[in-house]
Amino acid sequence: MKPIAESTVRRLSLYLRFLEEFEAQGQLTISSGELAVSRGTTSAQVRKDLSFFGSFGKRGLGYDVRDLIGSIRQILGLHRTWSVVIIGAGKIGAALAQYRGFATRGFHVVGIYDKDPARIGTKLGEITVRSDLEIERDIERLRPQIAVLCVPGEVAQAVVDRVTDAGITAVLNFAPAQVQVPNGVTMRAVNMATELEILAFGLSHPEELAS
Amino acid sequence: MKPIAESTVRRLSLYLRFLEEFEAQGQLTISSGELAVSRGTTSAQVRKDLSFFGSFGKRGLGYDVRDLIGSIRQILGLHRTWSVVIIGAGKIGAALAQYRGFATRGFHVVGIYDKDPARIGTKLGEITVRSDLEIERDIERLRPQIAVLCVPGEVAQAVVDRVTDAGITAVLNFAPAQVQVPNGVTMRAVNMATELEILAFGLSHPEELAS
DNA sequence: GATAACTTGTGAACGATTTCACAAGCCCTC
DNA sequence: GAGGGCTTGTGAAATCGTTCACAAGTTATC
Ligand SMILES: NC(=O)c1ccc[n+]([C@@H]2O[C@H](COP(=O)([O-])OP(=O)(O)OC[C@H]3O[C@@H](n4cnc5c(N)ncnc54)[C@H](O)[C@@H]3O)[C@@H](O)[C@H]2O)c1
Ligand SMILES: NC(=O)c1ccc[n+]([C@@H]2O[C@H](COP(=O)([O-])OP(=O)(O)OC[C@H]3O[C@@H](n4cnc5c(N)ncnc54)[C@H](O)[C@@H]3O)[C@@H](O)[C@H]2O)c1
Repeated sequence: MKPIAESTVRRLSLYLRFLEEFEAQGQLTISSGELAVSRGTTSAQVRKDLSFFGSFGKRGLGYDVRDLIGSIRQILGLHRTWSVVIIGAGKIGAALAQYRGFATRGFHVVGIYDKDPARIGTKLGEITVRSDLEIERDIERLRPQIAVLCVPGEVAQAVVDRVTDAGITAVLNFAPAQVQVPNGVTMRAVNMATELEILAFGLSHPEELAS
Repeated sequence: MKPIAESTVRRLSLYLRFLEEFEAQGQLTISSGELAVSRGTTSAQVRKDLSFFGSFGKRGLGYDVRDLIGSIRQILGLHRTWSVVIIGAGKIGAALAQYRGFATRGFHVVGIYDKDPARIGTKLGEITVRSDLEIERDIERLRPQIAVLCVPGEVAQAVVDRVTDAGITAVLNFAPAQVQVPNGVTMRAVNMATELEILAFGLSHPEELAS
């Protein structure tokens, strides 16, 4: 299979969200055009995105909503559950640990860790904060695939080294720090300050930011 | 000026972060190559990004760290402060309201609003949660430029309509909902479930996600 | 002031992604 | 079962973003 652009995967995730809304409204079938206008893209883009993975529609009719939901889930790897550990039970870590939007998509938070004794033992929704000393043991025991990093930037690299050594193969990093991961580990960074800065750029340069 | 790609703006924000670290370490001058390796890009990319806005370096020598920080701040619109309101004082809104990474970059949270009476009057760090009924009056009085949306997806569109009607011109949306904004308003969405799903795709299809 | 060692700024080449455009397929009606 | 009206799937074209490659400028050294 040829390499898939990240932009394609991101759109598939959005299509899935929309399809679920259409399904909830009882719509049985949908055309690439309907799927496109709801999101800000074109029908050709929708069809091209799907075409990388196969042929899911019926010419003249469109896509069966329920089938396409199943197909996109399969493509994205959401037909199974994924286990997630959160490192850092501060403000953002606590918010994420209690975020229901993860569980409903098959991402189960199996552990949250902090090194501050005041936080260890605290309950966040269903789950209890554990000591960071237990990170390695728990990762080896529970075999989570994904680590979400919510620690201060200064310790981000050290923490990533620990979790990847213990067997984590994907990292979502909220710390505003550039961290290196070993080969075979995927990493994504969410930098909220950067998002605000892109807005500020747009406000400062009307009409100049390619949308 | 020709339209600037979002990828360029995003990298400028990262260059700025790195330059600040280099400045803190007392480094006076830096080459495009040094700036590139720290981040995962190339020296040509760094120079090209900067070249859209002018010429900031000295051939043979590189860039003056302090000057370049000033230039990038100017480009991004960070030479001034921006006022931000947060709508929704739930878990994520509360975390963002207390996030110091915004203030240090010139984004001042001037108000946070909720419609839940139990939350109104609560203190989050320096700032007190106010009633959502005061959103319009405050926006007209304080003239913030940016609204950060931390409300449930079902009400996101209604809230965006309210804040843009009141004069907000940029929106950062954390709700997993596709919302429409009027012409002249910029919007960005941060969708954490999508980020996890991109990781899941990568885990499910090793070697197939173009990096 | 000539030479060497660097580094920038930038057209041009390249590669990737999006858009276009249309043949092929499906459903419905007559 | 033929025709009309839709819609998909996909090569080809167009657009957009990144990388290459090099002339030109700077500093240091002799
Ligand atoms: N608060 C936000 O809204 C927000 C937004 C974007 C990014 N971030 C980033 O997310 C990170 C966390 O932010 P926060 O606001 O939650 O900060 P916080 O101080 O509330 O939480 C950080 C937590 O990490 C813990 N910690 C420190 N070192 C650790 C270690 N080695 N192992 C385990 N836990 C450790 C601390 O004890 C603390 O509880 C920071 O890098 C911040 O820049 C925060
Ligand atoms: N918690 C997370 O980590 C997280 C992560 C990503 C995205 N999100 C999204 O962010 C949004 C908020 O999530 P949360 O976890 O903070 O939920 P939450 O329920 O803790 O907070 C939502 C808050 O919005 C308030 N609200 C509802 N309607 C309002 C209105 N019309 N005006 C003002 N306030 C109103 C509610 O009273 C509540 O306090 C949701 O859309 C969620 O999907 C949350």
